[in-house]
Amino acid sequence: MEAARNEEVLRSGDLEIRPADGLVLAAGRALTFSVREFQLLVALVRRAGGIVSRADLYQQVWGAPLRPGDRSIDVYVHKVRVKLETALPGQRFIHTHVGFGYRFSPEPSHPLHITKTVR
Amino acid sequence: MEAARNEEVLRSGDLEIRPADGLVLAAGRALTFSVREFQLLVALVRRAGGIVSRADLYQQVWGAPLRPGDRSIDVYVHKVRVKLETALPGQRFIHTHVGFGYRFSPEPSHPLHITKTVR
DNA sequence: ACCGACTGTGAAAGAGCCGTGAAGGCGACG
DNA sequence: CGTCGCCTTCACGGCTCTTTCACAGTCGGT
Repeated sequence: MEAARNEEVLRSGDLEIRPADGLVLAAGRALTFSVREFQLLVALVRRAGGIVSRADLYQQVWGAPLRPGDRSIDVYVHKVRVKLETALPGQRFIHTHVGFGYRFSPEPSHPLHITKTVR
Repeated sequence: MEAARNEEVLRSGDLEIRPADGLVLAAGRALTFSVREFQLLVALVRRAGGIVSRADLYQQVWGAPLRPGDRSIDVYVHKVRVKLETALPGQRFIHTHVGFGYRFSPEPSHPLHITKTVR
């Protein structure tokens, strides 16, 4: 019988994440994430709906305390956002809470606020 | 009628693999694989859709822990890729996930290339 | 509206990982 | 003995990842 390996699966909206396999599926299709990108996403999704502070994120993903002035988190949040929103347009996943941190939650992009309609 | 011995058959897209017979059929035609090549392919296909780490692959195919600096896996992945993509052009089978490992999944060579959206 | 702090984002440099052709060793076979 | 296929290792080059900068855009309080 097969070893019952770690089968933890995180789901949120059209996203499926398998932390043990380093795999992210968007509506069934596999996405390509680097190690850091993946760890960052996992750290956020594990606390989906809640705000994760930068210090927390850095500690979890980089394994060291966040140094003042370090912008790595911003850069990686951006990369992950681009990949997710490219794969699943019309949705937003990572929300900024200025001064507090980031929050993961799949939501439609701008529900009632459609910018100019062209005709 | 044939004895129902080990009849395990793996199918994925146009590929059919019979681990017990060492046989690979691509769209019905038999391909020639060496032992290592075949075992590598089987290890990947058995976890089709999931990422298999280099350490895992090496352990399964070579039967020993992966030594740092060993590039055998890269070389064999390349050989298997060439054989599969020669037999079934226009498809890609083994995908690299840098830092994680390899993933088997038949996919068209060049999916939709999203051209930049101008606004 | 203004200012200081915080965040978004493109780019660049260095390090590391991977793709790939080629060479050498080894055993099988004629 | 010569050839052939298989396996491993090497070497070079290219591509990816990570970090850091620089500048632009946002936010919050006054």
